[in-house]
This record gives sequence, C-alpha cells and structure tokens, in this order.
Amino acid sequence: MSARTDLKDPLLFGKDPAERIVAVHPLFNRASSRGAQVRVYRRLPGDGGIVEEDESCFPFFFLSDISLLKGFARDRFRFQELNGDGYYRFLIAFASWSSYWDALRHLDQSTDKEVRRAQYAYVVAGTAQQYLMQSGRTSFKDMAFEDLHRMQLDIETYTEQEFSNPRRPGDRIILIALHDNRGWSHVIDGRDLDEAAMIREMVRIIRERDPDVVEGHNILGFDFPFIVERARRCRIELRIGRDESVPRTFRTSIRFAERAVDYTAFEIAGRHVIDTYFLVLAYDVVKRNMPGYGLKAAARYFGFAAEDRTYIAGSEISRVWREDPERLIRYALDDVIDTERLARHLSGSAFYLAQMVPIPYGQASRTGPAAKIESLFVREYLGRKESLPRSERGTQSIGGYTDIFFTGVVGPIVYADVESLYPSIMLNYDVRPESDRLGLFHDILQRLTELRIRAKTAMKEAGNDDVRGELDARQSSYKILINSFYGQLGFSQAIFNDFSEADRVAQIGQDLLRTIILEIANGGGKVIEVDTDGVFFVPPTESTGREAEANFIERLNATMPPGIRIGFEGRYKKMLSYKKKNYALLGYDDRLTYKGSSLMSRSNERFGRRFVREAIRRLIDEDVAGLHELYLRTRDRIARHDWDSVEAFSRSETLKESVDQYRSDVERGRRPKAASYELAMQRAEKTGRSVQKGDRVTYYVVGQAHDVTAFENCRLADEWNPSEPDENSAYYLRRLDDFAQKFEPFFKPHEFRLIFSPEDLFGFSPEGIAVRSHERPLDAVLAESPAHAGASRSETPDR
DNA sequence: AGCTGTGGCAGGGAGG
DNA sequence: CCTCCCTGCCAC
Repeated sequence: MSARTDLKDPLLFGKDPAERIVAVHPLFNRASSRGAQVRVYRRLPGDGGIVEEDESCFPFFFLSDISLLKGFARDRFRFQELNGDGYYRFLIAFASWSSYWDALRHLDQSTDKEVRRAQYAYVVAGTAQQYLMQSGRTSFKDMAFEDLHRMQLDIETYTEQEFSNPRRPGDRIILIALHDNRGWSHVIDGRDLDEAAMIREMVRIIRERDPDVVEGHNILGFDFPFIVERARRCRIELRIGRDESVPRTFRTSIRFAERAVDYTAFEIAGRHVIDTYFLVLAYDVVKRNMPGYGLKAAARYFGFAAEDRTYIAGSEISRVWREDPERLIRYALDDVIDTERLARHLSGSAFYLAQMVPIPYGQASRTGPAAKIESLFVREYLGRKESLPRSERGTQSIGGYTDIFFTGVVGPIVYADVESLYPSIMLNYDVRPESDRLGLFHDILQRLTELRIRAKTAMKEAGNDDVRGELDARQSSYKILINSFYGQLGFSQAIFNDFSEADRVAQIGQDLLRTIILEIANGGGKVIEVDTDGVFFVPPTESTGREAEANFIERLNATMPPGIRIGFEGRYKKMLSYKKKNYALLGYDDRLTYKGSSLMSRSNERFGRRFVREAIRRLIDEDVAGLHELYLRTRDRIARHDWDSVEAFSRSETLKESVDQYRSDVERGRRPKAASYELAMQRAEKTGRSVQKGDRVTYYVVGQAHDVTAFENCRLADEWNPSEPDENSAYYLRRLDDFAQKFEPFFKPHEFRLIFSPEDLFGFSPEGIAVRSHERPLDAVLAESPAHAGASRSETPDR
C-alpha cells in the first residue's frame, strides 16, 4: 500500500476561516514515509499558547507539457490535468520535497535548446506559500495585530577600528537588547558573560519567550549576519526555530521603486522576521520626504522618539562601552523600544495583507504587490481546477499624459484629480487581460474596491484611535492591491499580463485628462500643469473661494462619464510653475512645498537646495532685490569656505549596481567612470568592509578649475578638514550658477545677468524688473482630444 | 525564488 | 563648444 494514497489532495483540501495559523514551515529533510511535510503553528485563543502539528502536503508546480518530465521516475510524482486550454495544463504534485527539487533540475537538464523551464513550468513561489495555497488557507485569520507576540532585538558591537566587522577576531558582540510587545525587556550584558555565553543565552531566551515575530532595524543587514558569523566562530548552533532548527539563510534582493537592496534573508521556523528598515524604505517610496532611514531619524520623523532618550553616535559606541557601559545599555534599550513602535506603526498593512493573501507574513512584508495579486488569481484558478495562462511577451508602450501650459508665478490655484483613475477605468471600461478566462480580474478588483470603501467609511465613523488605526491599515492594504492591478497588466513576468489592455487603460486616462483640460478652459479656468490624473488650474475669477471652487469642480463632474469622479484635492495661494513635474506651491498657511527632481533632489548639494528654496520664496514674493542679495550672500560664503559642515556642499549618491558590475561595465565601455563608485572602492579597500548595492556614498570635489573631471578630483566627505578646507571653490561657484540658471526663464536675459552676477559696480537696482511668464495655447490638447479629433480615433467607451 | 509601469529633468563623461 | 548616452532621482 503506497503511503502516498492517504495524502490530502492539494486540490480538494477544504478551507477553514478561523484557524489562527501563526506560521507554517516546510520540513525539507524529513525522510518521512508520509511524504512531504509541513509544520503548522496555531495560536490558541485566551492565554495565547501555541499548538504545533505536522501535516502532510504536496509541493507542486504547473507544467505546460507533461512529456517534459519524460525520463523522470513516474512513481515520484502524480499529475492532474486541469480544465481549459490555458498554457499550464498540468498540476504536478510530489510526495517529497526532494522529488520536487529533482523534477525542477530534470526540467532544466532536459530542456537544452529553445525549451527553458521558465517558459514551460510555473513554479509557485515560496515553499510555505505552496502549502498554504493548496489548502486554501491564509495566516492570522481571526487574529488582531496585538495577538501577535513580537520580540525586538538589537545588538551592540565592539571594535577598535572605524567599522565593526564580525570576521575580525578583536571585534565582538557586547550587548544584546531584547524587548517585546508584552512589556518585557532584557539586556544580555557583555560584562557578565563572554560572547559565546551571550549567544547561548540569547538562543535560550528566544526559545523560552517563544515570539511569533522577531523585529529589528536593519536586522537583516547587520544584527543577524553579525550574530551568525560570531556564532559560527564560537561553534554555537543557533537553534532558535520553534522546532529548534537553525535559521535558513539565502541571498536575495528587494526593490524599492528605483532602488534595489541586496540582503541575506533569514528564515526562522515557525516565526516571522520583520526588518523595520525595509518598512521605512517602503514607506518613503510613497512619501519621499524622510530625512533619513536610520532608526533614530525614523522615530523622530514619526514623532515617537522619547524626549529623554539616550543618543550615541555609531563611532562612539566602543568608547562609551569602555567608559560608561550603563549608558550604552540605556541606549540599546531605547533602540528596541523605538523599534517596537516603528514596527507597530508600519506593519499594519503587511499584517492585513497576510490575512487575505496566501503568503506568510514575513514574506509578505518583503515582496511587492504584484506577487500578492498573482497569488490570489492562482489560488482561485487552482481551486476551480482551471489551467493557468503563460505570460505574454512584449512591453507596454503608453503611460500617463503630462503637459505644461504656463510657466511663471500664478495664483490662486486649485488642484483637481480623478479619484483612483486607473482602477476606475478598469472597472468602468470592461478592462481585463485576455488570458483571464474565469474573469477574475474584474470581480477581484470590484470586491477589493468595495471592501476599501467600506473600511474607509467605518474609519470615519470610528470613535476610538486604535480602531481607526486598524481600519486605516486595512483600507491602505486594499489600496495597495487595487493600485497594482494596473501594474500587473503591463508587467512582463506576470502570468495574467496584457500589454494592449495596459495601453488601453493609459490611453483612456489620457483622453479623460484632455477632456478635463478642455472643460476647465471652457468654464473659464486657466490650466497651468497636468500630470496623469491631476490638473493645476486658476479658477475663473467669479469662482474663487473654497465653496465656489468646489462648485466649479462639481460642474466638471457633470461632464464626466459614469464611474469617473474628479476630486477637489487642494487649493493654494500661488504656484511657481517651472517645468513638467516640477513646481512649487504656496499654501494658504504660507507654507511652500516643492515637487520635482529639478527643484528639489537629494542628489543636489545642500547649499544648492537651500539656495533654490529661498530663491523660489523670493520669486513668488516678486522680491527681485532679495534674489540678488541671496545670490551675493551665497556666493560670498562659498568663496570664504563658510560652511556649517561638510554636508552643506557634499553630494550623496546611492550605488545601484554592485562594484563588480560597475567595473565590468566600465571596462566594456558600457558606462563612464563615476566618482561615487570610485570612492566606494577606495573606502572598501581602506576599511575592509565590502561595498553593498544600495550603499550611499557622500563626497565632495577638490582641485582648482571649475570644470575638473569629478571622478579624478573627489574625496569622501568625512575626509574634509574645516581648518584646512580643500574643496574646489571654483567648482562650487559654478554649481551655484548651475542652480541660478534654473531661474533664467523667469527674466529677460540682461535682467537675469544683473540679478545673478557679482558685478555690482554701478549698484544693483531691482527697478523695473518683473517676473516673466510664458504661456502655451491649448491647441495641442484640442487636436489630440477625442471629442475634437474627428473620426481618426475609434474608442467608444463600451458600456 | 524574487521583481508593477511610463514620463521627465539634470548632470557627468566621452567623443565629435 | 555641441550631442549622445547613461545614471540617478523624482511625479504619478
């Protein structure tokens, strides 16, 4: 009797809405007669104890052609043919993990020429996820965030050098601070114990306290790698898994908008690892206004750093440990407390996503939204025994419509934007990927939209802050999913992609925006700048004031097709319109906000950002004398080396490639040399700490001439000595002129030269100099507009 | 194994 | 000088 026959069928395993599953862990190396196994951890209600059970399961993948497994032992798998004529028509299930991995290797080997595994097999990502998918279950059902037992961890290390390095014999762990959300904390003190005993104590405590989640700030980039290396040297096994197993580690990477971060993932059986550093990076992708990503900067930014907390600079830690160890202990404890608050503040949406989507919490917090949506589709297709499509090849070609019709200073300003433009189009114009034969795209999107509206309504009615916070986290996790439906259409590797549908959505969006522009103009408004789903405009004089502006927008709404709603997003006293995606707004509270990389980019020197900021203020106030005075003052300070610190003129850049990649690209002439990488390599040489992709390098320019080649004349910022300033003043004076150049369009040429020049021989007079503006007619919009373009275009908004 | 997209601006290096 | 190409950063 084959042991396999009593395995639960992955396709038929029932759903249970209230399992309170805290974690699921695949058991890879069990030579079990019951096939592949996973261990499931459930939290009991009430006292919150944990029960663990082993369950059998099939690991599986989808395959387009069963004959690709020819030659692979038939008794090691079984297959099920799926309904439909989609591409992946077979579900291949295995009795053990080793057979699963062997089969994947077999596919790689048997498919040498045009056949490649990536094209013919769809591997369901994440092993624990595979189990959850086949069972139809997800984590944390019926649980609140506070039901989780979360532990925070922070280590302090000792070094005689600039940076601590776990591979250097003299460097070591001196403190391990632990804390949890149940009001417990503990410090393992390096004065009482040697390093090996400290690590053993940490393992013992983690097992005894038994947290569901381990949190830390940059825990994957620093604390865990350091502990792993020191434990290896002390020959200690880190048996911190719920089943006393050691953590599984693997190199991987995560993307935050344009930035990729390589790191070593760290998986603890039965627990979830949350790195608050990643949560902060993800948060700032949307906000883009955080001054820094360190724990202290983040805690201050969110406003929950204790006022009397202890601060110690990284370079001071070893000295403080020698001179005042109690102070270092207080510092480490303050750190774990901040980490707990940061995690609580930023984890909500991943927690609620983990309740919806068959992806474990720890993984959900580090994977993007596209993978989450796809898992919903796959789960449902699988549940209905339908085959899955193969992704389409190609690219999307159309994006949002951006334009500018006026540059200069203007006001008052109204900002109107289409609420949820792309989701609204997808719901109201019957958008769906051609491959989605079950039509889930529309249904899931609609359902998520309804859930979000319900959560937002409930949030507004909620009386208590905790409830409101929870509902806000819920609605924002719905929003994340809703917004990535569009991205999924144009994503080359999504299995339900459809590039022509992505283009259709963008095109309809462009057409709607053009219609709105013309309607605003027809109503007497003056359109300044538009981008994708929003319009800045000056309302007609009879329609100024909050109420009249709202009414004006309501009249616009009457001209919109069903399901498309324009919202009143903001009103401003004045606007400086500079270029597409680049402008400044003066609010009725007299606060200035800046948008766009050309006006306000983190890669610009701080003195330049400040100059631009203050110049815009004067420009908006039409203060020409002030502008000239600002230029002279800034110029003078540069010439006199009058800096608050090196940060005022240094430049910071993020390394987006590995150093190896950079070097080979340069050798092959694929890219020019760059100061940031050259300095990063120097620094690595000096400190012995290797450069990581995503590291930031801060440097300044030396030499004499204003046009020196930067990579040959650069220095790391911390090498600058204020008593012997060696920065290249000619270069920084030229940079000032680069910044001033931005204001050239706002003046007549000779006036511009007078304002932004040091030559004051005849005295400077602002007399008669006014801020100029430029206007562009709406002709181009008119020509492209669907309502006016005649029969050349054939888009009838179906239904 | 993982990984949403297009549009836009600025700066640096390389080569005409 | 100028243009071209690449990267980095940003808006949505």
